[in-house]
Amino acid sequence: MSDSKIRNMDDFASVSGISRPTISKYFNDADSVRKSTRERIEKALARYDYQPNFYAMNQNRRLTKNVGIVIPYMSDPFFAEIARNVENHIIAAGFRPIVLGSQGNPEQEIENLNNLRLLKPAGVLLAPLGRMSDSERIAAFCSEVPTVLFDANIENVGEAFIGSDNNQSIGLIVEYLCRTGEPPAFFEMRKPTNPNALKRRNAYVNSMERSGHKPHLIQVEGEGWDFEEIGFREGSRVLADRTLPTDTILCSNDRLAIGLLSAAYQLGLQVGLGENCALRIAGHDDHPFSRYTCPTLTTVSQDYTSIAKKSAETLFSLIETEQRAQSRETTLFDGRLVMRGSA
Amino acid sequence: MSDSKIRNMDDFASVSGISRPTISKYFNDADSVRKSTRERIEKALARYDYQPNFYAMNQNRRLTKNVGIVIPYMSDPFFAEIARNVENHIIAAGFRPIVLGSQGNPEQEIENLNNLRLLKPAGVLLAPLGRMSDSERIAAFCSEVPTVLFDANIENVGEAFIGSDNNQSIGLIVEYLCRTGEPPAFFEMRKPTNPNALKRRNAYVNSMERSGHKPHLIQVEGEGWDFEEIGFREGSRVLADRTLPTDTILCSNDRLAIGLLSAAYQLGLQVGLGENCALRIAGHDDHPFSRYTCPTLTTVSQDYTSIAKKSAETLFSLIETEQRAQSRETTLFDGRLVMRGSA
DNA sequence: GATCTATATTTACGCGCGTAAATTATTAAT
DNA sequence: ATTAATAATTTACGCGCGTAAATATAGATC
Repeated sequence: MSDSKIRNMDDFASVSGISRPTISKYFNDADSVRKSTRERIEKALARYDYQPNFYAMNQNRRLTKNVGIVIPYMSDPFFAEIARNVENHIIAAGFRPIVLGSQGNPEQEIENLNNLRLLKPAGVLLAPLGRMSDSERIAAFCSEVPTVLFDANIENVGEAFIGSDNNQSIGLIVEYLCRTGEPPAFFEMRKPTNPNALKRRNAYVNSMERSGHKPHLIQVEGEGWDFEEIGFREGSRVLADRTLPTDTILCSNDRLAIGLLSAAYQLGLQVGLGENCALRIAGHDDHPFSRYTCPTLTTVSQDYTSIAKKSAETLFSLIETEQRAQSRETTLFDGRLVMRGSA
Repeated sequence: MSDSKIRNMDDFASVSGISRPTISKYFNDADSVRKSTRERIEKALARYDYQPNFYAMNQNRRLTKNVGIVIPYMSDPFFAEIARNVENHIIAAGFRPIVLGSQGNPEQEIENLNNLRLLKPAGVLLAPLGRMSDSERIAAFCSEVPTVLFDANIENVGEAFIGSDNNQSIGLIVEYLCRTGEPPAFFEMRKPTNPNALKRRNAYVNSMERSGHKPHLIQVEGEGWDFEEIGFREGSRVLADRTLPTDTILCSNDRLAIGLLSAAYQLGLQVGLGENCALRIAGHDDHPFSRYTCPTLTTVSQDYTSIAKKSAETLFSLIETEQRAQSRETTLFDGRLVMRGSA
């Protein structure tokens, strides 16, 4: 059956009876060869399970079908989810996605971009770390490779930015919380790692003032990306103090809220809407886990689907026209209120 | 300052005044060149930020310093955690880790291995998907590249297996649950994706029978890796039925338990140890999230640290001796009881 | 200063593939 | 059958680097 092992394109060219350049052409675009030739190649392909060396291919191609996806944290289900979404669009468009996570480390982020560049990607979708990012080097990368930013913005870097309208989404949930109970305090990290956090803080303050309430910021200490831990530890402290001017807490993101929910539970504080509840807690993002918390977490869902779709489409149009964007466009999608048990 | 951009090793050889083969030698092992030469190279390296093309390097080296890590699911915090652990050992040993996730997809798993092979890794640490894995092709890969399996075993594949002793760990928690209350029922998927799940089922049955109790298996439907969803959906059904012969449920893993906890909460069933509690729930794995559930989850912690360390060390010794293991060894580490609020 | 040894350089080739130009074969249309 | 268009083949070179053999040079030793 399968004769001597096929080691490279030359070997495969021999056994299939087609010249190597033609084989190469086929792998670049199966429709660029005559139909009869294509069939002969595919018949050989079925017999000998050859596939070209991905890395050797990239080494020489001017432009590949590779599209890089770089996210801040691989194991954060939020990013994992949005990356998976983007990935599907990329595959559907006939490109090859390469997902890399930066593990919250700005040097890793740069290294990821450097590694991607070696693969000569047609384009890159980047969700930057934020405040910690080495924005200068990211900008340098973007000037070489068409890059679309999503989730977190860096001013004037990349061809476009697609994200959520924090003003709208925070406004939405603040309005909801005010309407259905006491106006919320805002629970966040004093030095947030993510630019969205700052936008959300401002959006909260504006939204509260607009409706005539006094904003109350609960700014807790904590570094890094271990948000549940920070939410739990600092939340325990804040709740034990009992100095809160309100029974309603809006968290800057769901992961903080998950920690805070756990803290409230351990302090015996019933969280939710009922008469016998001591506390309302809301989050932001609709983290995949937020439907399994106790109680389930009321939050604002970011429009994953639209963000992923628009990001991919923006990149594709850049790739097709083979030129840079005339002007850097920002697209923000509205959040959607997800009412669950916690507020 | 930095003159014309350095594009390759030739360029860098010119500006540093050293021949390219010597530069190549330096990057392979910085100590293999004369000290004065090394200093000249490093001085140049500081001025021009050149770094060799990772993929072109791998294309030609007989053997690289790359070590692949393949895990079933990138966004599962359990695997993310153990992979991070293994990664640190690999870096400490002077190797370069390359982490790939299979997203629960056996084809992706094979593709990951194929991609790794192109990088000519010195060795691979593989946590296979389990039942779904294409074990034949995995075995073929293992015969080409020294591979150590961890977490989930495939009989006679790879040079060694390092995992948890499910017999011990399940025995431990069954004993604890029996001692402190009613003997547990066992909550699991009817067709588990992971071989550990089968071992745990048997361990549960044996352990119950050994202590004179009648085992009770709650085998629920559900495919794939969305364990929280399955735990919640099927858990809701089971709990609503109220046909359970016991108030204690041991889940096959923490993610199922997290879903089940959520179901119990929504049904108004108080979970925990107190007088007023209707239910005890325990898990297995010490999932990073299990300390933030409500109540916090009593579980068995797998010895991440030891598994990661032993896996890495086993691989390193294979790499050093440059030969295959004489006999395939299996190492199982004991679990540790983590008593929290839920049982 | 002569001799030896460790290291660096030169030269040349290979990895697996892309790509371009010139040539030849095939197909479709006249 | 002839012609024109299209597609495949041949040939040759390049990508960024590893590596081996022969040769040249540096530092150490006496």
